[in-house]
Amino acid sequence: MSSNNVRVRFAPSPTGGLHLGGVRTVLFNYLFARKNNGTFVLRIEDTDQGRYVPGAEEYIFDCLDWCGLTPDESLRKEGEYAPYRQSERKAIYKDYVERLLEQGHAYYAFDTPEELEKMRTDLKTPENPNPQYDAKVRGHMRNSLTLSEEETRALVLGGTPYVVRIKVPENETVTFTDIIRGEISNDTNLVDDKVLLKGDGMPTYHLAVVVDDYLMKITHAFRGEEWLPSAPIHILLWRYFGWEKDMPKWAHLPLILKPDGNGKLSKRDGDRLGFPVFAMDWKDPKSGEVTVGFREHGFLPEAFVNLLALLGWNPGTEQEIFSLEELGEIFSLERVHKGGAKFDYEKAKWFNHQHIQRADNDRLATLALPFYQKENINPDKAHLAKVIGMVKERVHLLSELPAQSRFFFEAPQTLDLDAFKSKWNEQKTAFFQTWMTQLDNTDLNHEALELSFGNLATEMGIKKGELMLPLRIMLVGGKFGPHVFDIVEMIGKEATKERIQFALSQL
RNA sequence: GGCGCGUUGGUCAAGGGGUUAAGACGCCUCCCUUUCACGGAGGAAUCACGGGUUCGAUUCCCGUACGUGCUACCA
Repeated sequence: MSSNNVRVRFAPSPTGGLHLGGVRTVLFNYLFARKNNGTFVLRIEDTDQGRYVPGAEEYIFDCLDWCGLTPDESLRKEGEYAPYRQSERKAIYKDYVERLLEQGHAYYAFDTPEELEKMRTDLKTPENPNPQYDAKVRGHMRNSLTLSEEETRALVLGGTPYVVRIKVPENETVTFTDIIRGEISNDTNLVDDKVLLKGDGMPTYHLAVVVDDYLMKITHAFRGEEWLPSAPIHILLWRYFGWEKDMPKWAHLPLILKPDGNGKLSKRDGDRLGFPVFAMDWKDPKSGEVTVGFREHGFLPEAFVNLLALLGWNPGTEQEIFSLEELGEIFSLERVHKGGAKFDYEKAKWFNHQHIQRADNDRLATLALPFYQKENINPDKAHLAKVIGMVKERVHLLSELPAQSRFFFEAPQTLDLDAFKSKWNEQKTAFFQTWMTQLDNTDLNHEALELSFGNLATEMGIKKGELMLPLRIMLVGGKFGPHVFDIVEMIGKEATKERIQFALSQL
């Protein structure tokens, strides 16, 4: 399917809800793949058994499907690079670690958590509050660099827990080119000997990402900019494995920031400010706590994708509303911003509003039905589609639809009679009673209805304008909704009469 | 603390040595509409600071400030 073998991947950890920043990373991967006729791979990074959350993997697939960002290759649609779950690739990493060990680019470390802790507290000073396991300290720790070969072998064979660390060289500058940021350099003296293989035999991200990107022939690797500081580790690994010519082109994406203040947007911010952060509802299996998602909040997937695309990227034209297909044609990494973007929920809702206006009413009816059911309204699908067509221009979220259209399905519970009560009189009561009788002989279409209404008003010497608002309140309950005679046409003569009758009895 | 990365209106942002510094969201005013909304027309509001380079810097360079990220056997 690919003409130039572009392969990109998204590699989430199945640990919980899918953050909108994660979805944007997926989106940029997906768009880049589409643009370059490449392949989008989903790989599950489940190397941390302690953080594994049941259901999270399933959830990620569901979110991507909802967004329309279904991977070309994944554990559900295997290509030639299976398995796609890192926990199932455990043996593979072990082999590559051996290579590093043999070449002296990695070493065994037997330090216990307590010893590491001691090292950190002992070396901690005001100038260096976070001592690292690096060239300066590794000579004082319990590892295969300080132990003899025999001791090391005995320890390993004897089952002593160990990790494998990369041996970061001294006095080198590691440089690479980031597609978005240009050349980036790091002094190796400032990077620590990261753990590559954990005590449980699982690789850390650092090892797994390099090995898998190589094995899965990834050509372009996109991730959040929080990964920038550890990039030199990855570059070193690519070099030590002798794969540098196959190394993917890197692009570190800007962060999505919280709307107020600064910092990365977190789920907490959404809760605090009243907007979703996850793509879809996420229920924590342990606590049972549900975190609301964009979908359940009333967003259309195409709107969600559209707003995410414009967060950190722009086409350089004035167009802002795009379909996923259009985005796939014009997306380019070169136009991705360097700086983080604050998330603006108001604008997000505007995008959704725009897409709701463009969406097909039948489809909207299907998607909006759950929101009606939640409000105990169970409309017929075809009928609902018509109603939505009449009110959709006044909602930003699908979840707002029921409140905007409830009166189409049932008489309003409460009427805002105060809106016209002070100007009410017997004559107007007489008008409505007369009009109800005339209704039977009037065609059920808004033009005929309005004409009869206007004519009667003239006959009785009342300004039509003084009767319009009362009629609206009687039918709708409040000062909102589509043109009032469209509503009469929609709900029919009987319902109209009943509502007028009821309102009159309240006056 | 160290290191990395960043900085155009309140927000998203275009632009890039000489411009009236686009556009969008939001906000305000008016028009349309005998409701609300949509739509239309306007308006307020921006190049973090200091040095250079230059005839000329928002744009290039260097600092400073500020912000943010990382500094785990988490990703």
